[in-house]
Amino acid sequence: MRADARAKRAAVLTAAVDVFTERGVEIPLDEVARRAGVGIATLYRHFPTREALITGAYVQQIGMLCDGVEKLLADLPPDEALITWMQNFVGHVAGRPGMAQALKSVVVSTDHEAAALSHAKVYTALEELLDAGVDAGLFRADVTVDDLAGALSGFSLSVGSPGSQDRADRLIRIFVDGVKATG
Amino acid sequence: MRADARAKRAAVLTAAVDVFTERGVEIPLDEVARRAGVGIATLYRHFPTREALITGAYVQQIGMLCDGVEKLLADLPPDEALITWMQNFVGHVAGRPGMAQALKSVVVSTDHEAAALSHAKVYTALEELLDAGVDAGLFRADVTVDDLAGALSGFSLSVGSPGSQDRADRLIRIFVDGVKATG
DNA sequence: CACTATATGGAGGATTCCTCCAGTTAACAA
DNA sequence: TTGTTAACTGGAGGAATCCTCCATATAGTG
Repeated sequence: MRADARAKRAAVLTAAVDVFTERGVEIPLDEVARRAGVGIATLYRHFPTREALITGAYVQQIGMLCDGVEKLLADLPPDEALITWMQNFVGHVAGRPGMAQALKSVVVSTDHEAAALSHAKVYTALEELLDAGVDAGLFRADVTVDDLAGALSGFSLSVGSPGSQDRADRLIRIFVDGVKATG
Repeated sequence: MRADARAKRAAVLTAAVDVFTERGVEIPLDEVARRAGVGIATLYRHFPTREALITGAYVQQIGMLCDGVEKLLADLPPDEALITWMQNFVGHVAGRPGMAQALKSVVVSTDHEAAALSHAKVYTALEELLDAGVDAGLFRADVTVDDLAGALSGFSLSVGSPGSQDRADRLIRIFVDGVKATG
């Protein structure tokens, strides 16, 4: 990709995050293009659909949330680390319209490069957390990374109304209790 | 409401379910109106927004899924009844575009009459299941109906891709194990 | 510097949304 | 049955949004 194209692409993503945060993901895409100082055609070339733009906008943030797993595992026992990490993740999703949707599409598909990269990051993070728990004998051995990813995605999708943040935190705790149950 | 209005309303809902099932919830609403044999204005009068229509379309099905809890509880121990009921629910949501979204809006709000009714049905069903488990000493006592509703909503929202049905079934089983854990 | 593949912007046709209002009809009383 | 009225209906059409096309501009290369 040409350097100018890369810059415009980044500008579009930045603008998209801002606009989505302020006014939701249903906003006309012209607004995003204007905010990015870019023609509407440029936006559509980089992101053919609204969904592609939403996914693109949050891929970076999802990646950042995946860092720091090592630190958590160093400071906390595996079960608490998993709980804390998932709660932190869901906390970041709440109030960011579209981010849960982006997470879901990243979890279920590896269609394009960016999605595949994020998918790998999320799965790697969850795998570290899961392995730590299994190695410590805290988690049952039949739980898969897919299970954790599905739970994370589901809980993220269900936040978005007042009070649902607390509820999501509770759900995560109950779920991880299930992961621990000697079943 | 006048009798003719009630009939048209029902026709719109039937058409909406059909069209949503065939072609997703993003379909132009003109299509729904045409299929229902109704003017577009009539559709908009009964359902001012697309979301209202989606919710309305699935309220009935959600209600039906809530029946039969008694029978489950008669045939199965409370934990298996809860698992079976939730799995059955999520199974019905899969492949019905928009139904998960309808469930979520019904769970989080009681804005209008239809939503309030469905909300009550879902909560009543879950309450029976929860109480049965708590009474039997199988479930921890600090789990709330809200928790179960949130989990059901979250798991429903995360289905919708091949293989996610099985995963949802697994998630429900793990979650209910968490509900049982003696915390 | 010249050349070319690549990227750009915005006009505008196509689609979809959603409101308005003139005409129709169900419900009810006499 | 008939008259009255409040409620309901359909669809035209203005407004908003989508998304493609293509003439122009520019980065990258030798």
